[in-house]
Amino acid sequence: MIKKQVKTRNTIQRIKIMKYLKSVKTHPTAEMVYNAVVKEIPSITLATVYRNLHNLANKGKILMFEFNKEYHFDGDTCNHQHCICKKCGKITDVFQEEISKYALSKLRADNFDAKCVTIIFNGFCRKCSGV
Amino acid sequence: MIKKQVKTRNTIQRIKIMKYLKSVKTHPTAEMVYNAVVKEIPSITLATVYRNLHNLANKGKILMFEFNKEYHFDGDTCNHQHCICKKCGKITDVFQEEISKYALSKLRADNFDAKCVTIIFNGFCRKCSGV
DNA sequence: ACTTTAATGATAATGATTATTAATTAGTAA
DNA sequence: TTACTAATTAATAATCATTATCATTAAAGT
Repeated sequence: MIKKQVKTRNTIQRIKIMKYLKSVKTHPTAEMVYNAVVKEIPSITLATVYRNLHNLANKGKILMFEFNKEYHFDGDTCNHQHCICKKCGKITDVFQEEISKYALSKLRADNFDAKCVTIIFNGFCRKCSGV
Repeated sequence: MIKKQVKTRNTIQRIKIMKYLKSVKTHPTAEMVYNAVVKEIPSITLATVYRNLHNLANKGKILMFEFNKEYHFDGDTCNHQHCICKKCGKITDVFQEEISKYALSKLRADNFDAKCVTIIFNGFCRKCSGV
C-alpha cells in the first residue's frame, strides 16, 4: 500500500494558475482560468490549464466540482458549502463548517469510508427568487 | 408570477422511462436508461430519452446529478444522500433524512432561498478502500 | 553542465449532450 | 367517431467541454 510519489514540478504555468485561484472568490471554469492566466503567459494552452487543474485537485490543493456540464474550481479548500441558483446558475459560498461536520459525523455507511462531504444548496438567489 | 403550465403528454416513451427508473436502485446515465428502454420500444432514440429525463427532472419527478461528466438519474425523490467512490465511481444511497434536514435548517444565507440540499459523501467503497 | 522525466504547446480526437425538422400522436372538443 | 392542435417523436447533424497524442522543452537533482 505504498503509493509511489510522483514528483511534481513547480512550473510557472502551475504557479500562476494556483495564484489566480487563490486570488479569486468565484468558482471559475477551466476556460475562465485560462483567460486570466493567458494574459501573463501568452503561450499557455487550454490543455495545460486542464492538466494543471486536475493535478492540483488530485493533490487536494484546490476543489473541483461539476455544474452545468462544466468543471468549476475553487482555490479555497477549507470546509465550506455552496449555493447554486437554479435559474441563473450563480454559485456562492457558505462558511458553516458545522453543517459538513454534522453530516460526516452522523453518516452510518458500513461499506464506505467517507473522506469529505460535498454540500450544495439548490434554490434561488435573491435576484431570481422573485421571478 | 403565474407560470404558464405547459401540458405534458403521457407518451409510452415517457411512461417506460419513468417505470424503469422506479424499478431500479441504481443511478443510471441517460445511455443506461436508453439501453433498458430500447428493449421495449425498439424505435426510441437517445435524444428522446434525454428529452424525457430532463422533462421529468424539471417537474421534480426524478432527481438528476452530474458525476464524471455524465448526468445520473434517480427515480427516488425522497430526501436521501449519496456516497461516491473516488476510485471506482460507484454510487450508493444513504437514507438519513436528518442529515439533509439539519443542513437546510442551519443554513444562514440571507440572499438565497434554498429549496433542497444535495449531499454527496466522497471517499472509498469497501472494495477500493484497501488499495 | 548533464541527466532524467515531468510538463508544455499544438493539434486532433472523443463523446456526452443538444439542436433541427419533418412526421407522429396524445388529449381534447366537436 | 372524427377532427384539431400542439406536444412529442425519430433521425440526424451539430456543439463544445474535455482528453489524447506526441515531439519538444525545461524543472530539479547529481
